[in-house]
Amino acid sequence: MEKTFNAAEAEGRIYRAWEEAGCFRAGANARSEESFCIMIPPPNVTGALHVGHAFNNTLQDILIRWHRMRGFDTLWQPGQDHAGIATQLQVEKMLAATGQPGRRELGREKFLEKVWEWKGKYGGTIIEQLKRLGCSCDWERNAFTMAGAPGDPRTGHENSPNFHDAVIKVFVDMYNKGYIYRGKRLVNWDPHFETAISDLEVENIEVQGHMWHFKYPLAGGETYTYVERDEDGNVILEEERDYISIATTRPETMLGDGAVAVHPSDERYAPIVGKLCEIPVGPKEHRRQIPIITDEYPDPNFGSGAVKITGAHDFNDYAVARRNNIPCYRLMDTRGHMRADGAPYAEEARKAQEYARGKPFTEAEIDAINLVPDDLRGLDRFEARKRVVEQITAEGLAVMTRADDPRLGPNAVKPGEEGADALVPLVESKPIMQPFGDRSKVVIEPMLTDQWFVDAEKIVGPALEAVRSGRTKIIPESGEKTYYHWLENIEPWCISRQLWWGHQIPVWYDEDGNHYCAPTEQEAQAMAGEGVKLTRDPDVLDTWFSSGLWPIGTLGWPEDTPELRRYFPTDVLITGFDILFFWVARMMMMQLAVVNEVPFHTVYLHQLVRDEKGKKMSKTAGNVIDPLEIVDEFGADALRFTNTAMAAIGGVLKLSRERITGYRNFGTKLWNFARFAEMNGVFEVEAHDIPRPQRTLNRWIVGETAKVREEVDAALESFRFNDAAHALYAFVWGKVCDWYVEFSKPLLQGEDEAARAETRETMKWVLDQCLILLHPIMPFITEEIWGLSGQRDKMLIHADWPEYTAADLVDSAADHEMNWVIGLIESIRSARAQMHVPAGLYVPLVVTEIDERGQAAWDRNEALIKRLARIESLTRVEAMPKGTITIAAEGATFGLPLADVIDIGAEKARLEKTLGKLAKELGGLRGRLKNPKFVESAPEEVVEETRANLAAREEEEAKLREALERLSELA
RNA sequence: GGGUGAUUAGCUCAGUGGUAGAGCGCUUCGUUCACAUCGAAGAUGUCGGGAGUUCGAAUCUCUCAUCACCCA
Repeated sequence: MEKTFNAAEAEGRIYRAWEEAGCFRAGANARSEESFCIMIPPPNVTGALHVGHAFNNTLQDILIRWHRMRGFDTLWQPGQDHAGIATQLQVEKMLAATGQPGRRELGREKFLEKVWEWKGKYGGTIIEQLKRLGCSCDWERNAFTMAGAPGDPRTGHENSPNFHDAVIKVFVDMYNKGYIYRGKRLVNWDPHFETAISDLEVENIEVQGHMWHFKYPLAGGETYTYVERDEDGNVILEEERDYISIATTRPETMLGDGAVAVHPSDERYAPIVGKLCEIPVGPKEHRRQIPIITDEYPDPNFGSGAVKITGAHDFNDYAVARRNNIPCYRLMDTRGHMRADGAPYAEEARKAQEYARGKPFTEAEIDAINLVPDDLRGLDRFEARKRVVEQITAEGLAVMTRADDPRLGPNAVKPGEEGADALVPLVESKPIMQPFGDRSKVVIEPMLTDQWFVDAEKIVGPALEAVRSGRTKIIPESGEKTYYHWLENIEPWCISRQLWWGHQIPVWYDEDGNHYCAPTEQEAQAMAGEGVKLTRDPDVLDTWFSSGLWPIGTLGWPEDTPELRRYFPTDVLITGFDILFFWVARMMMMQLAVVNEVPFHTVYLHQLVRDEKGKKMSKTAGNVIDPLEIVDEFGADALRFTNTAMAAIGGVLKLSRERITGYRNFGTKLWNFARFAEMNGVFEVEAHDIPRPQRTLNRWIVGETAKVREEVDAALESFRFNDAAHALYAFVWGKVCDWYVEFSKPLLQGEDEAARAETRETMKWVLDQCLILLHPIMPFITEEIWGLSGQRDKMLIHADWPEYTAADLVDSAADHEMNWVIGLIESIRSARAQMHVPAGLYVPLVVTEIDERGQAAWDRNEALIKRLARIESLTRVEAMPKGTITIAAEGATFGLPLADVIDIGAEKARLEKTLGKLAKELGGLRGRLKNPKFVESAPEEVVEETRANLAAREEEEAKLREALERLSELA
């Protein structure tokens, strides 16, 4: 074997060998009927592997490899998501960069051809990256959420079930069941992509913003007495006003105001409720008047207590408008520009005025009205905002304040400075929450549009019930709370998108606006009647609608495939906390609605992978760790082991290069254990079943192996991946390499032929067990060593996972003896180091008393102890010679006669320190045992354990005291 | 404002009522025939503060503080 494992050279070669042998295929290595299936959370077809994917897929691969080795009929189903917005964006960018005609120029059909072409070329990127990580997905089944859609050339997902048909069928079924409807509602509108997006795709970010305060004059020059009181009811301000003061962060939306609302209990405005006020923008001669109404929504303690109601451009306002039958005037077009359609402003304002005075209206009539003044039409919303502010201020309708008002923020003049008492418009500078599109990064505009919705309330019941009853379990448990909270307050799900790349909605309209929902145009035509002219709804479905069907869709539903019968419901879903709502909850709802079955029995949620300081990785922060660079530098196994060790349930995930280095070193350690085995003829031993050796050392390590096998299984059973990793790390490094290998040297290199043979056989088995148990976490290095270390029937990936137990294999006598030996060696080493005995020097050891068991242990392990503790000889003495360092062991008192080298002071200090520690422990133990209530109420084994512990500590203390006394005599 | 969670060694974090742990880092020593990507030895803790329940609390309860995330 080479000196170290060459990951860069070996990984590709090993992966190809697995693939060529069909090791990942569904059912490969199955020895039982029991199935185990994981659906990969489909990465975006535009995606590149990031640390989150690396983490997430490592855990999936561990579970998959573990089950496959255990003989389950295993399927890890891979695939990609068509990612509507992101893909459309990528392709548009590509068209622009290569000087090709843009999307609109090409038209829908040609553009979609380009998208398919792009998908064929780049869509497989992430698959290749997952392979570098070692993911053992059944790639021949690679699925795609747009498979089977018109124009699909079937590149990269040749065997994918027809997802398109499944999606269309579900839409039609849900429509027919009344779960899907079309309606005009306020949705989040992305002005960049010109499409509706879901509220989950909106990021609310706090930005530095402004709050303007304006006066809305009362109609007809009316006035009222405005009275402000403090908490005790004392009047602090009383003045005659002819206006009501309104604050807003979006002045351009004032053009669409339908009312001003105040809280019903707000006495300040009671005199003017029901009157009209004037919106202070637009041409003076056509100024619109709107009613002052009461509603529970305004907070009397916030701002002026009065809120303008712009139903078409704000979610809270929309609710108020609906409650009070206030018209919702749409002000913007799809690009977020002020509307330029409709009649001249004068005419539109007149119409609106009639509605404000009580004329009945319909939604369509209101939507047709364009209340943007002629001079603002066509402007970008932010430019319009600037103009509106200027116009109002110029007219003197801005609320004024002193120039040193701190609310002005950075624009305020310092108190006492020149101009501090001047009056300026009150424009508060304050942080405000602003919605941004998570893909486009532009400010999202609430917009009143026609969209398709899933009436989620109607299908949420079974999804809630499934988790409440435990049919599906969410790990960590806190995820269940979050799940309930969201589902219990679920909103209608807007599923239409104004995009081209996606599943086009299977609905056709006739010329009268009636619609027909059917899987095909022919069927829609049949519904509409012959000769009726139909046009298809141009919108496509939200990508999450199709990925909501991922579990059944990838298995071939609606066809009754063998895979569907065998692997559905699937077993575990491993995904990020952040898509609990986006995806997990929706899969639950949809699978239950469509096939009346939960999609999986366990959901494992994990946190975002962050940098070593706990910061989110982002390009702008420059702290992004590229998993592929890590794989290049340290090997995939090191990254995988790090991810596994980080994976505490619910834990924060902080990735650092230091940790990765540490686990790369662990791989090297394992490698060198194998090299040692090779050099000692272990590779030549034929692999055996569980060995039943005679020598204590070998019996001991067999038992230790059984213990760690149980630990690993228990940890993986309960998704404590970190515990599995730590147990194996401690076993391989701390037990096998630190002790077993060292102890084996005298046996392997000694004269006793039987001992040598037995040790070789045991070591072979131990090495194999290490490889098997580590394989799910570190597949490459283990497979490589497996191949190098002997003739094998099967590759390690298909080796049988062991089932032996500690109860069968642990020999408690061997266990006790080896712990005694290890303890003795550690004590001697510690004493030597503290006495500054040269490391290489062999020294004599004496013993005053030693019981039978101790003597037997010594006799059996003399060679090991002498070698590892650097002992020259053991002599029985009556009393410790002067200047001897005492080593207390169970059943024996040893001494290192170091008169020449001994530093009495140092030795005294050493003993006193140890005694100090002992005294503390003894105090605690005695205190507890002296307490009658402890003896009464604590479980018997705890009391027993405490007693035994006390006895052992007391024995040790006595020996050390004796030693200390002898030392004092000497001094 | 609502919700969820966190606070344990210098750092990063495990630890669901019974002797406070790991990795990294640090100090000292060491090129003995698997491994310097290594070995040996060592130091380091009012388990965020306070109160309570209990024979016994890092762990359960309450409270305060600080921080993080999600949703408004």
